[in-house]
Amino acid sequence: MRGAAATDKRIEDRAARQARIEKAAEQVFAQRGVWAATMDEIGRHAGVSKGALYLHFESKEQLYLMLASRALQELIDKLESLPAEGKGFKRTRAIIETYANYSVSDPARFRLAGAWVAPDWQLPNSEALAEKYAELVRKALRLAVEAFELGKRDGSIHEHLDTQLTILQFIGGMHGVVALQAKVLDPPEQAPPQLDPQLWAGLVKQPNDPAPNIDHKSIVTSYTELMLSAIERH
Amino acid sequence: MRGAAATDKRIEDRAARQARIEKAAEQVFAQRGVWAATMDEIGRHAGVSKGALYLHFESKEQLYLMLASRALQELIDKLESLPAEGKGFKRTRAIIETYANYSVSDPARFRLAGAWVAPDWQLPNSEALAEKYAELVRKALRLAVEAFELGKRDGSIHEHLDTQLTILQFIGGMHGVVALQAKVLDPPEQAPPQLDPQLWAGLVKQPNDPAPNIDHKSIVTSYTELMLSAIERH
Amino acid sequence: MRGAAATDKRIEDRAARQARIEKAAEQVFAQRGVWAATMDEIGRHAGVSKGALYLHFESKEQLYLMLASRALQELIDKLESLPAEGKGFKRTRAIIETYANYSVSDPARFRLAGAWVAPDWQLPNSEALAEKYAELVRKALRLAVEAFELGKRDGSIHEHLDTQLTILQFIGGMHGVVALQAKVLDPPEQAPPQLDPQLWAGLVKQPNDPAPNIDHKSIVTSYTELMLSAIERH
Amino acid sequence: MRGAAATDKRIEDRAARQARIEKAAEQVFAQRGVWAATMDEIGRHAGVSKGALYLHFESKEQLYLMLASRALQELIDKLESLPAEGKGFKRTRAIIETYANYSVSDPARFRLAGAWVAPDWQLPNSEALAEKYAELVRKALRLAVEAFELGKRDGSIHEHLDTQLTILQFIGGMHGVVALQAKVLDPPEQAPPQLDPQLWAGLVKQPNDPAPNIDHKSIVTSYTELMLSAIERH
DNA sequence: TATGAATGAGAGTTCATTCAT
DNA sequence: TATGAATGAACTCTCATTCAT
Repeated sequence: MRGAAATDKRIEDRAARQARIEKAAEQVFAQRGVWAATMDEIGRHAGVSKGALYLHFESKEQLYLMLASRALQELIDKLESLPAEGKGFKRTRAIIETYANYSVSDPARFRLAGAWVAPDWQLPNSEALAEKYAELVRKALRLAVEAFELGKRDGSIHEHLDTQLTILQFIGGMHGVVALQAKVLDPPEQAPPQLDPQLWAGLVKQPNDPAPNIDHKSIVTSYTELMLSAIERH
Repeated sequence: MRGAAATDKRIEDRAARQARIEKAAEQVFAQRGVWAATMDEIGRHAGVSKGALYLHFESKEQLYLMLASRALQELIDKLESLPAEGKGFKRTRAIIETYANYSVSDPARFRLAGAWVAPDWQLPNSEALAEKYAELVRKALRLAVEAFELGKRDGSIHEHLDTQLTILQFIGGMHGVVALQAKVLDPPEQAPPQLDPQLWAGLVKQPNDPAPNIDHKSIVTSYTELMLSAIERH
Repeated sequence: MRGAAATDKRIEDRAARQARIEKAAEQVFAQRGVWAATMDEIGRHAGVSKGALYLHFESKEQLYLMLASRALQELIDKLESLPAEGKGFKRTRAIIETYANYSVSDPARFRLAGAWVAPDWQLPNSEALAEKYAELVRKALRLAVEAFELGKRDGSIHEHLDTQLTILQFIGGMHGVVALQAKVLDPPEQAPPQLDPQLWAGLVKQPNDPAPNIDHKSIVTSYTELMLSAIERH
Repeated sequence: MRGAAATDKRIEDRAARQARIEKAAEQVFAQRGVWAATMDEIGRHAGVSKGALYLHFESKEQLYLMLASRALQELIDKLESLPAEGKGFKRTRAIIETYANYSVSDPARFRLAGAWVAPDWQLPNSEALAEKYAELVRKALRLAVEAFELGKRDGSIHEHLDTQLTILQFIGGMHGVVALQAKVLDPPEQAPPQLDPQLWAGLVKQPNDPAPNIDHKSIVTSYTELMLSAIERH
């Protein structure tokens, strides 16, 4: 049984190493963006050699796609574990809040999950992984669509709203908000603070104003409230 | 007068060619993003050689910044020509609709105007043009902030909304919507239609459904309505 | 005769323009070096368009070669107008001093005349002009050789000195001195003063030392004296 | 210990390859000059790809500067190992001969060491390596200055000679001689022999003359003698 | 003839990917 | 299996030369 144990050990090592790479890649992709991220930097963050990356992933694109798929799968898992009860609006609210919580608790993965929305990247042709990722996108959309449609049927959501339109708006909007928030609230350290919170705050600062109340959580949750208040039918 | 005429002619040519380059660059930047766009491709789209680009612009970055500044200036011009009358909500609505109309009538320029929101790009240090662009950003924000604050004071906008937060949400959200819309409705020709409208529509298609009602204008204007309905105080 | 007059006029214009270009090119070549000099800058200095340069010279290389030839011809003219009298040493001295005076009164042309010595440039293949220039080089050398050989024969120059060797040394040495002097005494304005006269002077500065006594003329003439004192036979 | 051995081995490989690149670069820089030398050609000479050069050096400029510094340091090491004894003239002679020997035994490095004299190159701003190189230049000059000044004080060198002037002359002159010698005696293989020894010899060839006696060593050492004989005070 | 915009080859540099060890 | 040096294609930018006007 030594052989098997050794194999297990090796497999575990391999899995652990792959996990380390993935974690490092998530951080680097989130910090620098897909284009500016280099395999070198990912390897350095993961504490492995550049070459080792290719023992786990075929290419930079595949690595990105795998992370995107994993993140989206994680989100879908959360969505699928929601209780299938209550009216459509309540379910929609649960979905949207899950979405929002994910963007708050792990912005890097949230952005990866939405790789298909990213304006600076396109799904590559003819890749099995790309097709798998696309399927996940459809799955996530389907869940939202179903809850929304239910809401329209059971009267908890305004009937006149177009399902596709509204979901598209919500997803695009949420990603836009998260992206902008990342730029304004967490500028990379190298960046000059030309548009930093101080400047921005200066525009609206009133005497006696409390400190600005913007953080990751508040911007996302209040955006969620804004959207939800607009679709709910009383 | 031949000299003057010839000069005029040449200037006109130069301006025309520069316009052609700018138009091509707008398209390429919008379609591929700043990173993936190459000077070669911009030149090819404009029908000029790569070298010719450098007769009009100092660098790729400067070209991008110039287009961004011009687009944002264009938007600001529209905003400044709005009548300074009515309550805060009305003014805010006018601003948001102007924003939305711009994103519909010229999505490429709209995305350029929001270069500072783009996740894959940062304002360069110590460039006169960058500072000019940053100033335009602040100007655009200031206009929105003033109308919004007025609305909170005159009772036409919910007092409890945070000005900074809401504007940030609106801008980020709008850019996210436009970006997603560009991917779903106008995929670049080379891309496979893995997430195209057909697929998407398939997800929600009900028997007897009318044709899907999604186009540039409807997605943006209905998003605007959603946002506006959420901030208005009756 | 109007045709002829007009032609004359035009020829004169052409000659004047060519002279202006040559003068500008001399300055630019001297200031920037052959490699860093651009046709654009030469044109700008001459007040003509870049294209006009090609109406007078086939190429940058040809322009350079023509200036080199002209400068060397000018030097040869001076050498040939020296009185053919006196002993070999006296004639050699006259030649060397002519050389030295030229390097002082017109360093730019002096350096051009010695294009064949320049370490960063090579005579091009198969060009009529290159052959003409090479012929001038030989002519200039021949004049020096003849005087030197005469000196050895008439006892005014040390017999044991090798003619070729010594002349080569003198020419190379003089160009080296002029080049270094140009760097240390006349650094281009953009250059940082890392090795400027102050620093250099600091190395040897004694209290009460008079101001450093280095200028174009003194460095060259004293170098000449050094060389001459070494070859003269008393 | 295999790890250590492997590391040692790899380090040795790296060092060996870097040495090969440096050697190739020295030759290419010496033969073509800084400007005409291309990274491509350096790579080709070293038998490595262009990209590999950047694994060892940050840029072309840094490579040049590093070679220059190394060469100058090598020369300084030789100068500093000279015995600090005897009169000023003797010490000056030792220094000058060391200088001369270096130029004979390794002309390429000698020219690199004198990068600051090269007419087609300037020390870059704000580079640590540039400052280090500048410091080496000052150090080398200081050694010469001290010996020369000592000679003037102890009566072994003509008092009336200006220290700065004479050293400048010697250094510039030596570089000029070496440069010219490289062109006349070692023309690059591609160059046509328009000014080769045969032609040159033809100019002074007398019947019964022995074969011309010009080689690297003789031209440099006899130049040294010339200079030394001019400064010595009996 | 003069212009200067346009060209395009080629420079330095970067980085995803490969491969000898 | 892991390394990291090596590769080479691709990028941005420059500039000698050409050519329509």
